[in-house]
Parts: sequence; structure tokens; C-alpha cells
Amino acid sequence: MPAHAQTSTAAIVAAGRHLLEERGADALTMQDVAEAVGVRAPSLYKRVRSRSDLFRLILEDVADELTASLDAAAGSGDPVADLRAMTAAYRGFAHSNPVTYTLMFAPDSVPGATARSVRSSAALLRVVAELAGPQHTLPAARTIVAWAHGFITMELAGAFRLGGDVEQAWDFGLDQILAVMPGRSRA
Amino acid sequence: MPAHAQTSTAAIVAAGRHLLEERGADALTMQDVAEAVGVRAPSLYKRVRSRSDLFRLILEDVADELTASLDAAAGSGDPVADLRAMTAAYRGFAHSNPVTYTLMFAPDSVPGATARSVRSSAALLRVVAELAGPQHTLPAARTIVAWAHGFITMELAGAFRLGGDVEQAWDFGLDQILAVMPGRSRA
DNA sequence: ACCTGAACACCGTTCAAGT
DNA sequence: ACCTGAACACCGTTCAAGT
Repeated sequence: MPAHAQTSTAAIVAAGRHLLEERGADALTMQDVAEAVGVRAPSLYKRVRSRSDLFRLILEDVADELTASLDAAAGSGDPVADLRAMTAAYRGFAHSNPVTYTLMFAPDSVPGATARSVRSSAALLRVVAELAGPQHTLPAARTIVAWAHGFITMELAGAFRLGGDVEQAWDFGLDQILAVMPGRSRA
Repeated sequence: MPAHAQTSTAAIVAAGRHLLEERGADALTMQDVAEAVGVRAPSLYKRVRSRSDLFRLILEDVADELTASLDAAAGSGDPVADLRAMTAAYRGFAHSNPVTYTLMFAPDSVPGATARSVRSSAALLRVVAELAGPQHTLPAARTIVAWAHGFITMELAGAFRLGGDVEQAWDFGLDQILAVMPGRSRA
């Protein structure tokens, strides 16, 4: 009689993601993941090719959720308000998923594997197109995302150690960037 | 008769840094480092506490070099030219040290250990103070560094995959940020 | 003092044998 | 079909014994 399936790829990814966020990358063992889903470690290899494949699946999951949360943040009709909402959503997501968020941009043994997990948000490009005009959409979007990502990464890494108000620095930076958008208006 | 010292902490850090940059974090083994400096793995533990301690020493070394290269890039007398030179030096350094640069901001098992390796540049703060005024120095410097770091990280992670000219996006972003500095002037 | 071989613990991964 | 114990390879780390 065939043995029943006792776990699934989705369960493994969910458990792995949770453990990864909770304990960090070094402490994530296949044994722990197996225990969390109720099987022994060798059984995981029926669903995932390797530990690094599991990381890839986890980060794809995180990237999809981030993209969805960005897209959901837009829709007010006002591009400036949308952009503020999206950057706030982006930062909130990173704060809620600090380890996995940072890992999405970490160097990997397989070059390009990291990149594949980072998706663009259609809503972001649409809003930036309204603010910056069609010719500048791509560089303007890259400027905004670079600033937001860089700010958040440094914040999460504890790189802001000269005192001062980090919230104020976030608002200052966002205002600066909004101010130079060709089709800007202050919110 | 005492055995002569056959290696040093500096040699271990240099060899480790080179291997780390060349092969990536996962592939850096204590055996490889030991072989590179001409001893056996157990001897490394006379100089470094652990593998993660070696990582810390390597990233401190990288951070010090980055800070020095930023400070060296300033000095033209013109704050805008200085800032352009410093951001170019920053990006050039990251391109020359992609793995270790990115690792400086990676999440660590020991919270705060990462942050300690990222230093501020006195020259950068001085130049930004001239451009943004004393009240806005800190948030303005954070905006610039966040943008530059974010841009470079995404670039290194291969996150810019929608085509377009990445160099142009860099120049666009820098111009945007310079344009809103309170004491700005276009170079 | 510093170096080393041997040993230990831990973990990713494979595989033959169970059901 | 899927699961498991056992085994293997690899690696970080310790330590007693060398010089």
C-alpha cells in the first residue's frame, strides 16, 4: 500500500520561511524544517532539490508577497498619495520580514539566482510614469526603489548610528525625491 | 624550542577576504583559508575565535578601506564635484568588491555585528553639510547614502532587468538628488 | 609558543529497505 | 508513491601531543 503524503512543498516553504525569519540563515537546518512539517529530513528531498533550492523557493514566496502588497497599496487615484502609500508598504513589509527581505538581495553562490526573486511592481511603474513622464519612468522608478531599498537595508543593518531621527530622515528623503519628479505635486 | 609563527592575523584576513570575494560565502572554508596561508585549519584558531569572527575581521577590513577611499575622493574644494567623486568612488569600490560589499549589509546571526562594520565618512558629512546646510546634514547624507547603496545593491544583485541604460539611471538619480540640496549648484 | 593529527559533533544528502 | 534509518562526506572546532 502506498504511503500517504505527509507534507507538501507549500508546507515546507512556509515552515522554512518562518524558521528563516525567526532564527536566521545560518541556523536554518533541514532537520528543523523537517521536524516543523512532521517528517524526517530525507523526506524533504522528495519536494525540494537541496537546501539552497529551498532558500530559492522561500525567497520567491517573499518576493511575490512583497509585489502583491505594493500593488495593493496603490489605487487612491492620486499618484503622489499612491507613491507614499507604496513606499510605506514597502518599508512595512521589510520591517515585518527583515531577514528574508535582506536575503533577497544577498550575494548567492549561483549568480543570478538572487535577481530572479526580485520582481517589479506594475503599479509602481504606472504611478511613476504619471509623476515622471514616460521618458523618465524607468530611471525615476529606479531612483525611488534604490533609495527606499537602500534606506531600509541600512536601517535594518543598524547602519544609522549617528543619532538623529530615522523617521524624519525617511520623510526627508521621500520629500526630496518627490520634489524633483517632473510632474510633481506636494502632498 | 618554540615553534616559529608561520602566519598572522593579517595574512589570514587577507587570504580569507580574497577567497570570500572569489568564491562566495558558502564556499569559504577554514581549510581553504589555512591552506592559503600555509598552515593547517586548527592553527587558525590561535588567531581568530571562529569562522564568523573571521568574517567580522574581513568585513571590518573592507569597511575601513571603503571609508578611506571615500575620504580620498574628496578634496577638490567644490562640494558638488566632491560629492560626485565620492559617489563614483563608492560605486567603484562596490563593483570591485561585490561579495564583501554586499555582505557588510547582510543579516547576521549576531544582531548588530553587521552594523559595526559600516563606518561613516567624515568627508562625506562635511561635503553634505556644505550642500544641505547644517540642519539637514544628517537626513541629507542618509538620503544620498541610501540611494547610492540601494542602487549599487540592486545593480549587483541583478535586479535591474527591465532593460534601459543603468549608467543613465545612475546619473539621473544623482542629478535628482543633487538638484534638491538646499545649497545646490549643477556641475 | 605555535603547530599538528586525531577526534568529535553537526549537518546536507543519498539510498536501500520498509509500508 | 512516499517515508525512514543508516550511512557517507564534509566541515567547524577542540585538544592532547609534538617541536
